[in-house]
Amino acid sequence: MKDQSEIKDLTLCSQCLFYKQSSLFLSEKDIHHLEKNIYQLKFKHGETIFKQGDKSRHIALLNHGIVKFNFEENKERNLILSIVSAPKILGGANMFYRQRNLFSITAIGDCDICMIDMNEFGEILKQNGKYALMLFERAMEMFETSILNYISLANKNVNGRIADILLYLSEHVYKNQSFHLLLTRKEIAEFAGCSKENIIHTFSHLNDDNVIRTDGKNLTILDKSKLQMISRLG
Amino acid sequence: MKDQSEIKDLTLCSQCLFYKQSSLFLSEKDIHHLEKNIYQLKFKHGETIFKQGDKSRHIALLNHGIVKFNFEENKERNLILSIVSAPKILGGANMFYRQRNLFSITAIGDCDICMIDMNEFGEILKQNGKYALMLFERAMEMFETSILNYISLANKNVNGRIADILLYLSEHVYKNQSFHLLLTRKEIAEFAGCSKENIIHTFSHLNDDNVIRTDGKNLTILDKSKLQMISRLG
DNA sequence: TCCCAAAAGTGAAATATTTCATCTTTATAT
DNA sequence: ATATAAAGATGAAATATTTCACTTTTGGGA
Repeated sequence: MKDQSEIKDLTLCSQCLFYKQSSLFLSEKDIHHLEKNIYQLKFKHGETIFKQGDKSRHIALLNHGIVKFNFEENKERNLILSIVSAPKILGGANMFYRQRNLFSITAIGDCDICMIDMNEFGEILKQNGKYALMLFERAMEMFETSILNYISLANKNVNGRIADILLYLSEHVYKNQSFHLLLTRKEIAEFAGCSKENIIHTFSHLNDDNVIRTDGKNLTILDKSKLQMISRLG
Repeated sequence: MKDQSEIKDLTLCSQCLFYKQSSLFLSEKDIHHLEKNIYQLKFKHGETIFKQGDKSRHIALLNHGIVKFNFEENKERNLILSIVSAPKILGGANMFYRQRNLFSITAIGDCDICMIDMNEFGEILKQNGKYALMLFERAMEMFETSILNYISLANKNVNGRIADILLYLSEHVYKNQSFHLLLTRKEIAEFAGCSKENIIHTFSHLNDDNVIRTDGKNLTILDKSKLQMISRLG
């Protein structure tokens, strides 16, 4: 049964982190210009925010919620490149190349997102190199995450990779030892680069060894240091 | 015995691709400023251009040669993130984050490189958003390569990955069906994310099946379409 | 509420990959 | 030229991972 939560007023621009940071760099005129080209949207679990292959005309600001970056190779083969939580800048640097989305971005649970028209935004960037560099650095953080992700994938065995993912989700996405994981086992497998049975088996063993406790979609890390050891050995 | 090749005059700035593109965006004064802060270097096979963990003060322009991006996890575990050929912008966007090199960049064969002082360069970028965006897009190309690389690694078996690497080297690095591969089998394994024996076995089989022909470090792709099929099936 | 489909879970067989032992070839230094 | 170490090569055993067949649980819609 779906929780019929009331639709609250969307966040005001003046309370938005992105807006606050932007106002440090931009003139009042530019800020005003930006405001006129922003609109707010809500996405539900599983809804596509950006679609792989589409021509992207917007940059999205993830104000609240969690999203996955997923690459659809074909109907059978899917792949999760990254999972990130608000606040983040989506689209733009970390996503498109020549205006074609390299991958999709999909909501995991409810998401509040502000959309900015790229053409307008691009003009502002061209006029303001310092501001562009700040955003650039933000995009690079995402790049670093990808590289570390890649490294985990490239030279660890499945146990090590699963440990890495659990630590990553706990520390960087849910920011809690205990979290309600809306991803299916299949999706976790698409993130870890292994079969879904492998995720299930590994979760079982970690449960038996009291390293984690799973209860349906709820997951609690009981022994973080043991998980870190598995990551190192993997 | 090492070939004692004579040191030729380094390329003039006015003939450099980067310089030509830059001059489309920058004022004469900025170009002049840039020129004063550039110096040219030559690297030999195996020499480190940027060292992982170092504080980077320069952006490097790879004018001639091939380099690898390598991540050193520990003495035993190394990993090649990417291999690229000139002309490319190294350092900066695709490499550092908060001035710390995320990975090393090492010469594969002889390389000609121009170094630009970052502090001076950063000032120019801040003054010129349009120029910054152009470089930004260039960096994103590198990002796309990483993602495609990641996808290959994440959901293909070793045969498919090795096929991908051979196609990539042929099409994007050496730009030839036949090339003299200075990488050891161990290094290819570090790029493919598998054991060196696996590379050797797979090369043997591909040789037997007349898909490639290896002769020491020389490698020729005999049947590109078969290699593409292996990539798809992998 | 019940029904159905999707997801979760389990264990065994099949397959892929790594590790190991050993040998040959190649490159480098003396 | 010779010695030595590093790289390349090979096949078999050990290990990791996937696939498969099947059962149980969960969640949403009629």
